[in-house]
Amino acid sequence: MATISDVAARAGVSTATVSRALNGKSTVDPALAARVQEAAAELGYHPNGLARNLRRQETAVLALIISDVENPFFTAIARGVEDLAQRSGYSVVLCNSDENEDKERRYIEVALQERVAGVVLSPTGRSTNVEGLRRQGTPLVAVDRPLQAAEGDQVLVDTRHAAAEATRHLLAGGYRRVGCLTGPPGVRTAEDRLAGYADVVGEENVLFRRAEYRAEGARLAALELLDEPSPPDALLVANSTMAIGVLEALSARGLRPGSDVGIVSFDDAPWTTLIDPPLTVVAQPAYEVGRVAAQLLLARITDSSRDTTTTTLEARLIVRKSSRR
Amino acid sequence: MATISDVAARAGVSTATVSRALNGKSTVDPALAARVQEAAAELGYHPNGLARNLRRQETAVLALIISDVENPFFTAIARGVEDLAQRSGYSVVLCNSDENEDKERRYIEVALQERVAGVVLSPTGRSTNVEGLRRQGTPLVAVDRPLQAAEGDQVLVDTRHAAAEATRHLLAGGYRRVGCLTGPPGVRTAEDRLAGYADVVGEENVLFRRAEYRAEGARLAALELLDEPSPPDALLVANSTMAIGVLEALSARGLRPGSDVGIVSFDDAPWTTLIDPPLTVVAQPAYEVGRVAAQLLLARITDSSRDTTTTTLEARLIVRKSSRR
DNA sequence: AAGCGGACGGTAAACGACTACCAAGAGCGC
DNA sequence: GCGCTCTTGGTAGTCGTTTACCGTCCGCTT
Repeated sequence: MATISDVAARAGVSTATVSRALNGKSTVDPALAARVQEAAAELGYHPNGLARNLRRQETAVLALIISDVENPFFTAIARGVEDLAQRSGYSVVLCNSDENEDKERRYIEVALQERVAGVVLSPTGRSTNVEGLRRQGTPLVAVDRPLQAAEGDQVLVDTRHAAAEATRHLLAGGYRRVGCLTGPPGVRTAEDRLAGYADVVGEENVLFRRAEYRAEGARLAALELLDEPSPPDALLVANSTMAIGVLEALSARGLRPGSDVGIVSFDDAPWTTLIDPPLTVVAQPAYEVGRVAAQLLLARITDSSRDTTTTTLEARLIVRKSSRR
Repeated sequence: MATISDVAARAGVSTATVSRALNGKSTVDPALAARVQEAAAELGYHPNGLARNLRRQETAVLALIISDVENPFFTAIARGVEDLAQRSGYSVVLCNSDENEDKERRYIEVALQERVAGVVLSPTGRSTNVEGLRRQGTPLVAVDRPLQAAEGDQVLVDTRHAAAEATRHLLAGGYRRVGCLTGPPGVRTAEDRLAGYADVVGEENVLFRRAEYRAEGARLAALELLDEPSPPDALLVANSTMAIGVLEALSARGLRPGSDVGIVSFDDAPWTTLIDPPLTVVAQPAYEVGRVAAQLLLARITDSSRDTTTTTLEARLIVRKSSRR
């Protein structure tokens, strides 16, 4: 594993010159520089990033900690973050916290120890520990879900409003008893979607179940709702992974989306237009969330004294046939 | 940003003692150790991983470089790698090369510079540059696609065989003219699936198109095939993202999967059972690929002299209704 | 010809942790 | 009381870079 001194020895110069020649910081005689380049190439020299970053006190790496790699919403965010970061010469490493607070803590710890330049985080839950980041002064942007103490920029989606709109849409379509399937307690997006729904149907008509943001739990929860004495004739579903479970449940009970049970789901997954009837969805601007988050993060990296901001993006209701009789 | 000397000063001991007390390597007087712990806690001390790794010459981080974060096949691999790595105390960072050789190169470079303990890579294409990794002696496991020179362990899926089986299944179902939609040239999985298909239909009956492993390209390619003078009455599709495009194309031409055009697609995406008719698929053991890859990588990290191995896992044909008339 | 300024490249000190080596002190047997 | 061992903790070197500082050399002006 070649080091800078090996290169220096081979080129017959000092390590300082090698560093200068390779980083082009200060002027080096072209002939000398060429000799250094050549020596480096011959040895297959790769600067040791650890040593470099240690010395420079900075890294060109951003960490993106998301709660579920298998959820298209989060991977779309990842794309957004990455596209923007790449353009500014930053690399992005993705960490999957899996909706698990321990894993999240571990990854925050890793980010802290590796001294990444900044962190984009979709907080798992209540007890998210960003204290360490704050103390170290590592810039942080929260996406999708807010942090309780506003200790950084945030990029959110106005999901409560969108849930309300979706519920109104179902009621306007002639459905009488709209139910809601939302995520686990304490997860802000789950609470917000439920709240938006409740805003419209009114407290006395609320009919809902909670489940993990996964298909299987949603399937069981949907079956429970359908087996109620007075079952819902329409459902608002809090994400596309859950929608899969819900559709399975409907099919198990011989019910058809739309004509029997109206369905609106969050997240415009690519398969939603393929099913029959196509799914009415609330499309969240996930890619845009990622882009904005990266922008804010980069801005804060260069100027840490900026005021912290909260950006709220709008979701968009896309009406298809699963919400019509 | 507290350093070890700050802690030492606060506890009134030397940095050596702090290091020992915090890492529990050598015996330290309990009372002293407690004082150190306390000082560290008060200062919110996080050891600088850069400095630590530089000294120790090792990192407990694995890099996983995949070609598409939005493809469920790769995210399932990621889960497998992560589950196993976590158990051994390693963290996994995910890098998205996006089927782009430049990005791939950059991320390999980052992995090299950050001196990660090992790399799991799904090589983008022909000119994948793993030379650097080899020179540095960084352990490497290739997944999904082989590396030309066998410079590391590999975990593959017997995709050619599976493609052949799927094609036979279509022919046995009464379809006469089976076409194939595969990935870009030079990508080994694309070539293998095409080859398995060709093995069965015979060179003279081969009818295929290539596209990026994305929905849109697949849609256009499928339309081309359907508009041929003598169009196929069945299609083998090389992944689930492409299947989305194919289904759109069928619907655009008013054709029904199964009865009009038989369809078998690679990858058992969660939505494949929701559509009508449910999609017949070749299920790849993606999670298992990730697990095995992580296992091999960890084994090689502890013993770099192991012989390199190639593991080939079997894919499984799941027959549903899109391949029956 | 002396003096001056600029360009170049070497020396050595950081960055922050770990650890080999050594010194001091305690406890013990003789 | 001497010397031995064992425990404990400090000193200082190391990992591989970057960079502040300084000396040297060259060419130019006055």
